[in-house]
Amino acid sequence: MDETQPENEVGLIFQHVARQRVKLLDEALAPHGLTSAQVFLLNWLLREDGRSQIELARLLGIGTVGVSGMVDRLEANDWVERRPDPTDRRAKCVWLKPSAMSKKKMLSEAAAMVNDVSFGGISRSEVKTLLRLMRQIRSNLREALEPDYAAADAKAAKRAVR
Amino acid sequence: MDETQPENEVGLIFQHVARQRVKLLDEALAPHGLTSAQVFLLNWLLREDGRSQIELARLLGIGTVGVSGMVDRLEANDWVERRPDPTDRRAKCVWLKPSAMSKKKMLSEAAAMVNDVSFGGISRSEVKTLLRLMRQIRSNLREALEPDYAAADAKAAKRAVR
DNA sequence: TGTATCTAGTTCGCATATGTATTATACGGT
DNA sequence: ACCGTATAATACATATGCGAACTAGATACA
Repeated sequence: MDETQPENEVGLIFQHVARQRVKLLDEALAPHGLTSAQVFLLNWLLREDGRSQIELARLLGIGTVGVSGMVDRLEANDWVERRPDPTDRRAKCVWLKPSAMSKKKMLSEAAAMVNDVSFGGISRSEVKTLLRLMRQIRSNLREALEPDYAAADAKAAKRAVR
Repeated sequence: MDETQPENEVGLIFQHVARQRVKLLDEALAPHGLTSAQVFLLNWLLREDGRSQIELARLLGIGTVGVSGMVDRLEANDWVERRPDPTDRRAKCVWLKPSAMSKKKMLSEAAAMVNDVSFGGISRSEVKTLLRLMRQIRSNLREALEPDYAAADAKAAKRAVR
């Protein structure tokens, strides 16, 4: 890849790595009839079962729309089931079914494999540095994407248009 | 986001950052009727016009299928046009239209903005380290995903010389 | 209390990316 | 020159994610 336009290259490398990791994980999971996105969701449930969909959305860093579709597919394949939240009739909690719980070990092994491959030839301390910087970047971007204080203005402006 | 299960968190952070960067760039580009993926493609053409779709696929790190759809949409909105490759009747080259060329400055400014936000509070040398590690990871993953990558790249290089 | 506002979830349409299969063309070895 | 294989582009089906719009239920406060 000798075409080194710094700007474009920097812009793309984050997406390349993210897609490659997903692809590798998908390959490992395909024989089990699962995808990487589904496994991220299952992993949070394996840690604590019966979460609401909005909680899953927050943990996964996506919107409730995406969660809704994913839970649809997971439910259709009998990995999880929705049950009404007894304390809030709007909410539906997502619970693992036994078939999913039995896969716990396989799931963590697959995730570990992806990390092993990713970080090959990189020292432990460098990995630590990398993760620290990635968290900083995530935080920077979150700040830019959801400016809490300006939210009121944005909403007001949007409403005024209508 | 205090729920720090190391394994899941490491697995997700690369995707979070990639998605956040796309989202921020999309917001900046929306007024111009463009998306981030489309701009990555346009940027390669701005650097050198008239590339074949398979060449774009390799540069963007996606498959020819994805490029085909993106070029469809770009062509529909009059940013680019397909023309037959005079030396290979299977191939179609993608050429910028004047409307796209005139956006060059805006595109690089938007890309620079995303990087500025991402790397806020991170020193220049740390950014350099980060990019070095990301390239290493990309290379590790490419090795795992396409074991005969070296051969493929050699061919690509040969073709690039033309 | 009643009303205005928020919130959880869903549906719809779109963009992006993948895998598989197909078509048309190019190329290499006999 | 021919035949088998490789390549460029595309079609189709699917998964993932977003925004906008909607429903139903919760909450705040005048």
